[in-house]
Amino acid sequence: MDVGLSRDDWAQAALSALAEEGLAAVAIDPLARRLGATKGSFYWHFTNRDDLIAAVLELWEGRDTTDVIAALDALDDPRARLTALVRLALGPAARGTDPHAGVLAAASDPRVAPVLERVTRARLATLDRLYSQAGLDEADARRHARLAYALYIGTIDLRRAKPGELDGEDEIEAHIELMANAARPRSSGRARPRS
Amino acid sequence: MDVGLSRDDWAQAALSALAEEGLAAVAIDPLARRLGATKGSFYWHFTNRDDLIAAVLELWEGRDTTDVIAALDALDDPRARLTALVRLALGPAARGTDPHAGVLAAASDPRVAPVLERVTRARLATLDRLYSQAGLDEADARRHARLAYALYIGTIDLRRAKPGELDGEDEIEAHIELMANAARPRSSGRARPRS
DNA sequence: ACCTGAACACCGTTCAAGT
DNA sequence: ACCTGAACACCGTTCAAGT
Repeated sequence: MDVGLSRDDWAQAALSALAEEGLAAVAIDPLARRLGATKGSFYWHFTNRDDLIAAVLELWEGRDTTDVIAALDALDDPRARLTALVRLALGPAARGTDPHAGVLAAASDPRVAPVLERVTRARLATLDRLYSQAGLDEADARRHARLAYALYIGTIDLRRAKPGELDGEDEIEAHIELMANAARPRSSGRARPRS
Repeated sequence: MDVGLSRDDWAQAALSALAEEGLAAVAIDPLARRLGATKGSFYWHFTNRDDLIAAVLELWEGRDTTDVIAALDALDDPRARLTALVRLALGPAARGTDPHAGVLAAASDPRVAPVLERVTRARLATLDRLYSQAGLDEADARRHARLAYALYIGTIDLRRAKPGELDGEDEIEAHIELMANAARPRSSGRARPRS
């Protein structure tokens, strides 16, 4: 029956392209061929390429948020949530099936930057909350959240920069351990009972 | 006198473009306009755009290596070298004047990947050495080098993802402190005197 | 309402022709 | 040896015309 394409069909195809080959692959002509339509058809559903890119990022933002929240709600203990989060993050994200690498790759793109900033803000807020629930005061929670997030992003990037480098369970465990161990207050002026 | 352009003139201009606007800006037509030449002239010095990209990356690789080695040679104490390295890394690198962000942004590009891998390998080897000199055994040095490097890359990326997030001295100090503190063996089966 | 097909601008690439 | 200028392919965008 060959029903016409919807706006969402284009956006979904573009999300795949983004995950597989980056922002540059979110291109009208190749997508049109892939979907068996003409470029003119595209311009019925979208104003221009920027419009498509915005739709793709919106799709990613929503899905990313949903997935993370779902994964976290499955666990009670805040320490367990932290390690679960790291495991989730260091899993398929580096494998090219997740659009995150593609989004990060285009971080400096003015169309991407605000979305990435929102997502980053939301993730940092989640980490703030987790570290607070693990018993850190606000300032410590903030510091550790940012450390943990930088480590998370850096691990993904290090893998991309040098594939095979961090595939050993041992090294990933060291990262997870650090983030879990970080869920203790750092030494400061305040007196504190020793274990 | 208007002497003709050299291959290196093109490569230098391309490196600026890479630092300012990413790999996509390493484009023949815009560079030709910027240099006041025709595209045909470009093709006398280079086989094609890939050839230019290779030249740019070679330039970056050499300069990056040189700079880091120079910065390290200025210091004796391994612990001091580590913190100096972090300070160097968290300085101008995130400011758009350094091509590193542009290179990382194109990490998945097949022309970029091998160069980035070589640079990453060299940097990791340097960190391995520094942590070894700071007293860690080989396995611990490897683990900490990778942790530190992931944290370094992630910090750059976090800043790009959310500008202004890590500009507080306090938070940067926390990162540096972690990497310096990491220069102690992690707890393991071995017995160890307590402080 | 939804799509086609032709047209044009932009940039990568080639090449014959100039100095 | 080094460069120009015209030509062509590719992709983003527009638009008149079709159903």
